[in-house]
Amino acid sequence: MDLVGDSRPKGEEQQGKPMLVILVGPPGSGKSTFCEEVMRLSTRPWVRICQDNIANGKAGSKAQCLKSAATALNDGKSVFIDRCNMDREQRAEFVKLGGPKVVVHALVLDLPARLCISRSVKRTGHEGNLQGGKAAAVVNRMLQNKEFPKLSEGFSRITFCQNESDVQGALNTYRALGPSDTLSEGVFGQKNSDAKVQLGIMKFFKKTGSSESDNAGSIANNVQDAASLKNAEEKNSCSEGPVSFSDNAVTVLNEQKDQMVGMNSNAASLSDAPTLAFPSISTSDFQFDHEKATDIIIEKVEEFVDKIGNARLVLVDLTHRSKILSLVKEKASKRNIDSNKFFTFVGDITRLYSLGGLRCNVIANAANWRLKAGGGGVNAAIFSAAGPALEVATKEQANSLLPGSALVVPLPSNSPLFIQEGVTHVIHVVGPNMNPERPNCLKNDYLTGCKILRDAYASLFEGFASIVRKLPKGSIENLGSKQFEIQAHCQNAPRNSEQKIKRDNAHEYDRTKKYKGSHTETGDDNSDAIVGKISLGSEKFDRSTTKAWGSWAQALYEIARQPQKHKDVVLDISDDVVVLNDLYPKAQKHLLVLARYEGLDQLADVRKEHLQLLKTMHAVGLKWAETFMHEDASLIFRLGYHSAPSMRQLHLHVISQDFDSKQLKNKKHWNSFTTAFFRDSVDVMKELSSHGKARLEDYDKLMSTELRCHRCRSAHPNIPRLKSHIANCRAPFPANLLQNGRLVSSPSNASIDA
DNA sequence: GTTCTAGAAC
DNA sequence: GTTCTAGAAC
Repeated sequence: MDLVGDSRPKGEEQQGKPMLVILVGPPGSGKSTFCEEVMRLSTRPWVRICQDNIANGKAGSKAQCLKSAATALNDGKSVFIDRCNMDREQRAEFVKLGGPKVVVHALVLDLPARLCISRSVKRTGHEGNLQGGKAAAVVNRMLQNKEFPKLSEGFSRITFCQNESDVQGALNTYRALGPSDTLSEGVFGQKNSDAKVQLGIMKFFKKTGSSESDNAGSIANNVQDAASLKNAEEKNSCSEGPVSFSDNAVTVLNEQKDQMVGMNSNAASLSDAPTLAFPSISTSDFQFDHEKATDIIIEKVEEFVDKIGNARLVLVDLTHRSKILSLVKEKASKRNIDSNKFFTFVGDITRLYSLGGLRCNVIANAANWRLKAGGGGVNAAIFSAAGPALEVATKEQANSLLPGSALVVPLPSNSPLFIQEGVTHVIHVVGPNMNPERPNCLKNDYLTGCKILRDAYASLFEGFASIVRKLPKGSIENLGSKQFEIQAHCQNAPRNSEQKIKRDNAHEYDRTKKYKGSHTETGDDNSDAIVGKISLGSEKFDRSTTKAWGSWAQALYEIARQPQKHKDVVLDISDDVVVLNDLYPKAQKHLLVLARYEGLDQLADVRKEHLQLLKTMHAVGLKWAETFMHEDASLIFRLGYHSAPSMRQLHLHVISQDFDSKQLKNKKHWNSFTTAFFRDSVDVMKELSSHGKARLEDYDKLMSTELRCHRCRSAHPNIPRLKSHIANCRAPFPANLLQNGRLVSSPSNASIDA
């Protein structure tokens, strides 16, 4: 870029005007340094306004910045606005300070994220107090939402700096300005760099010993992710978009009853994306309040729409007079939900393709708890359209389903629904019942009802997501494939508000860890029999350690699948692992090295063939520990796995042994890192090569053990007392930890066994 | 995994 | 009265 050539002072007419320079850049991009460097040598009167120190040296408000800026400009001074100003909205009020007497510039410090992060991580005593690992998260989050300034916002000059030499150029330009010099107008230095998503696509579905083509599927999904992101962005600036897809459908149906002929071209290009068509659950026969139900639909759609790649969710109802559809449409547009990924559609859910032209590979059925055909509404229609094949396939999996849960059933290829409509899976969902004439009525208990309905949609969408994840490249065309894993949901919900019903089955599974997915036979009309029991998918798909993971336990799994979507916590991504800061660190330094292998949920799943992966994880963890020890030689690390983790997806903890963290709050936290429950990585690897699997320690026993100092082994009555003890205990570590490299410390650290 | 909070422990 | 834990809910 050629800053110098474009930046000669010019034009008498503008002379003497104060200049307002709005800096744009994340923490660590060098905004403050830039201002200081300019001011150090400039003959122009500059004022730097920094939100981090505007309130007597402390962080202040945007309003304070605006006020100070206005005052300084009035005094004839030029002003730097030294805050991140990453989006148009943030900048707008500052731009308004410009006018006939003030020129407004933007200076964009668009430096590599890595550089900004490493600077902000390293800095100490920064005014904004953004230090350590949190800085990385903040920088990443900001970069994801960055919005470059445009002249149309009201800037007369915008300078982009994308590397150090650009910055130097801009520095020279601004530094050279005398009190009455001006700069030429326009945009300088912008390169093609609006990309927010790096297309370095990582493999996730790397099943060892499997020949499935999941790799390709994963890549395809990711590429389309980026494409649909682009679509979504374009949509914002033009009134025509896939929103009109559903509107089209409505309009056409208005005129032609049941026939839909017109298709929006935007929609057509997306029509190969995996699509789930679902009816509104519980709002018809089960008489659930429509307002509440539509709020829940929107809530759950919002939650899942980002998790399913380019896949689409379509709420279907038979008539354009549907109150549910109009409520949902209204709420979806208010919430700005991507209409490429979620829209409403009027039509018969069993004939969406043949009559509506909408390709849906998966449809949801508002099932009854017995999973039986008949009744009425959607359930009757789907069972009837799918033929006996669906009944058989359903029965193979379960005889009943609890309210709030879903059951994925692959549709046999002889089903008419498969042949004519291209539907490969039906997901049965049972919602809460508010109709006193139907079994298990909640008698207007909407507290319970809403929870069950939320669970129902979450289970439905998670079931769909599990299908999407298994799709080979080309999605719908290849859906005949029988390679799917059945995902079943184990929520159990109170059937009746009067009955006190145990809801702790999931916890029991947590503890046993080795639940085999055999479903429960109920098969009779005694509805009590179903309560508290589990309907799980077909046994043949279950691994030996299948465990019911709650929705809150999926976070790491999602990060492993799509680390690029979690830049706020992720530090490093490779083919095999993702490194991230623990969201709730239990020590000064606490990282997770996450395995990127589908199916490796926890240590119990690890076998000999994963040894190389574990070695990689260990090496990566060690490297980060060493990096931290280089900064602070007093840090001592331990690398290991929890015998029974709470979060799904195998992860190695890299944790410093100070345990100096506000997030360490309870016995479980302490005991999970300081008892035998914590399996040192070095031991795990050894056991793996000698015995083919790692020893796992008992959760209940170890979590209830007394609180003991990890160094001197003294016992303490409660967490606060323990914490004040460990803050000062410098006893040598127990002998066993000093062996075999279980503890990792800097060579210059003598305190480890002193 | 966390958050919230009732009630136990002090 | 305050601190702390532990269980439920998410």
